[in-house]
Amino acid sequence: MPEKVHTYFGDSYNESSNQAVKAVKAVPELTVVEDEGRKKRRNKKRKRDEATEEAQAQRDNVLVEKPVKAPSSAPEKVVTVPVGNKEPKHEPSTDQTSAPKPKPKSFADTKTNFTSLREKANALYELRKKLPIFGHADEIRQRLRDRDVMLLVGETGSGKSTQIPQFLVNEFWCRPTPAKVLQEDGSEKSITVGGCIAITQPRRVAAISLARRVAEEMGTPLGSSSPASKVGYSVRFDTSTSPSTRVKFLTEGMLLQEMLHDPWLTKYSAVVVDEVHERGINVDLVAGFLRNLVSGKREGRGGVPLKVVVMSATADMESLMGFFQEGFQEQEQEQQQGQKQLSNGTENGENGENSEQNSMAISACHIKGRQFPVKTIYSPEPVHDFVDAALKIIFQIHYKEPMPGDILVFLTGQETVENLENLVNEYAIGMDPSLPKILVLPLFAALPQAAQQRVFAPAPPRTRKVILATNIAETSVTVSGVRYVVDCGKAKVKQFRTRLGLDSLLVKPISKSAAIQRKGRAGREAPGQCFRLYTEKDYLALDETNTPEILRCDLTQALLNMKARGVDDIVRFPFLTRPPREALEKALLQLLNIDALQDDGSISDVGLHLAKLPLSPTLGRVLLAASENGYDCLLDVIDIISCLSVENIFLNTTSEEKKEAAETARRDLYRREGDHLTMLSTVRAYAGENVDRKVWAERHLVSHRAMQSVMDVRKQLRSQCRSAKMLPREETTGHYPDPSPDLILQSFLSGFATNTARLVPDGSYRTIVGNQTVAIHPSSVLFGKKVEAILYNEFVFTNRSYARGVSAVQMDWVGEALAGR
DNA sequence: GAGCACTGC
Repeated sequence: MPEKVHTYFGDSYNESSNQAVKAVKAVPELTVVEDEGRKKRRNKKRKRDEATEEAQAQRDNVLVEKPVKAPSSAPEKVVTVPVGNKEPKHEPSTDQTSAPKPKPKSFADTKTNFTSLREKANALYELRKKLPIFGHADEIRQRLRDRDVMLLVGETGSGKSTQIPQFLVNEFWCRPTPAKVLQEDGSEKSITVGGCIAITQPRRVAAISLARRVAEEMGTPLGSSSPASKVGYSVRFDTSTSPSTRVKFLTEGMLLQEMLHDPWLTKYSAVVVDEVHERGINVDLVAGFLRNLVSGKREGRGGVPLKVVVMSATADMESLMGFFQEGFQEQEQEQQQGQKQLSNGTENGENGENSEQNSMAISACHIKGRQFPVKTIYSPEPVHDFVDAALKIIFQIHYKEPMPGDILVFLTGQETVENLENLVNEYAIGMDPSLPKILVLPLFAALPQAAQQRVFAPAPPRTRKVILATNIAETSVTVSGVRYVVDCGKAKVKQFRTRLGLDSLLVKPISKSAAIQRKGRAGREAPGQCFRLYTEKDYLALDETNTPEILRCDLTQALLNMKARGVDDIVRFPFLTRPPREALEKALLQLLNIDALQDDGSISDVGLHLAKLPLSPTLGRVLLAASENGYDCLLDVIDIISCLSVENIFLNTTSEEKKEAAETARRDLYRREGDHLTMLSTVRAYAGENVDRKVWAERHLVSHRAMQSVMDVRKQLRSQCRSAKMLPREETTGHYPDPSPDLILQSFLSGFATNTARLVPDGSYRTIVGNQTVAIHPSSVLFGKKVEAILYNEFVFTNRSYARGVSAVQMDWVGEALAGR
């Protein structure tokens, strides 16, 4: 039996060690009683002059001109300002070092100046030494010399993401190693295995900013800027590595994609999987593949071991420990069966010297983070309206607590954010003028980029920032200056319902781990307070961790990836969390329907092709179908698919006037065939705009940011189609013939034959498979229209069932598409 | 009459 070794560094983490202070005292100066008028105003759909991207941008320009604190750099990750070249924000530690540092310069300026890189790295070394993890470097190295798998709990601020790769990169096992592998024809081939460390991240911005930081610390140029660069990154649309890359940050999806081409990860000596606690579906796949890799015979690596480090911010490591142990146990059993008991197994003690046994054991470490203490204050009784409760607490904090100290409020969605924004602004008008001012800043993903940036500008003098955010602020964005967190305890969660084949977006209680994460946002720069708008009893009843995405999403793509990796028996795949059988079966059926699998369940040529496309299997299938309808059809379908695989390209129009303006501005873009052809005409018009695309987008109330992504995807898909000989080698430019709507929509039906509905006599639509009622989403150009049958991209449930991304089709096309399977 | 957050050679 492999021996489990627990090692705890520092104090163990304990959420309840923070003194819980109960009872929220009412603020005498403020009574929040809603009058009738206000209630009406809130209940009505907000009529406030809705800020368009243009208007927001104008506001921003004013604000952005204020001096932004010169950023120093951060030992631990992050800053994920979604745009621009912002450097990482302050961590507590950097405040204490007064060593004057040169302002970070772009590597373009310094790429030949290795002396200055070295000087900078030397300066940064002093900061690295102060990180909680730094003193454990030798221990961590020793553990990985003895064993192949290490689990590491590193709390926020421990420095794990930047330091672990640097601790390991010069280890003997991290050198490129010559090896011989058996080829399919039975001959041996000499290859080089290892030499590089991969560190996976759930988000692109994190991968890039970590790579930049680690390059600075190591005194090496970043990525492809120099052939001598030792640190690089790889994310979609942006890979920056050099022949000398030893440390590579990449997104989880990118590693999966690499594994399709190199199943044994022969480039790597180690894979570090970071942020496992977020439990995106890609992490589950990576973990399963890695377990098979480390506990198998390593034949594809010529026997060279692969070291695996799994890192998480929360202490739930037992399941991971069991997960990897199970793999080793299975391997052991196989070995014992195979070779009839080699020795009379002297059971290994804690410090057993049998190296074979040791490399199979798993080591676990716990590194205390560096956070300031945050006091938790629970609501004394259950809260019914968290918007009102948040309003009270915001003013309570503002009246009682000293400046500085901004307030971050976690809400569920755009609607609650905007409601509370109005309420706070109304109350702030009547505030005692001797008090500091309040600046309310909304923050959610659909907000135009420029408006998001306002959150990062420091507050004007004598002003307290109140940031009203969705859970975008939980992981993706770090706002400095926050000392007070108000947590409503809820979030909108997307859940795929297998039986109905539909996505639901519902407000649900968050997990304890998310609550702790939210609370932590108050203690990044100074001691803070976290006001939970729920009782302690409610808190204790929350789930420990977030529901893993693999239990909440459509598994079609995940299964296709597994099949393409040669996992034939899905039931035997080591799932970190096993999805219900029904969900797996549904996904398999879907893959059969689009010809991605052969009848015996093994992957088909179509499936192999689909797995390599950066698209969902259904959209990929549409692409292949379109390629059979000629180059022109394929080019048009690529434009549409590009729109469908990014966020909404049309800006929301909440007010009546804006809506009318949008109607007028977009009139020349709308197509009566539906949303698909409307997207096509939009891409064509945008791509054909040679003067100023940004201005064009603003004029048409089209999201410029979304269109930039569309163009990235379009370019990627076109280039992939050219490599696959589906398009001619040269980029076709210039004039395109008029599209053929019938051919385009028929191509879509070959992937989406089951996403169709027909008009029934009562005027509503019923799905053709399942006979469920579905309404056309109000954002569709077909909203309110009646046609024989519709094809839709998405079936979602919010307040009711909606079809999104809708086009009109003929019933006999649908019949043909369904019969064709 | 409506928009939680991520991500892909």
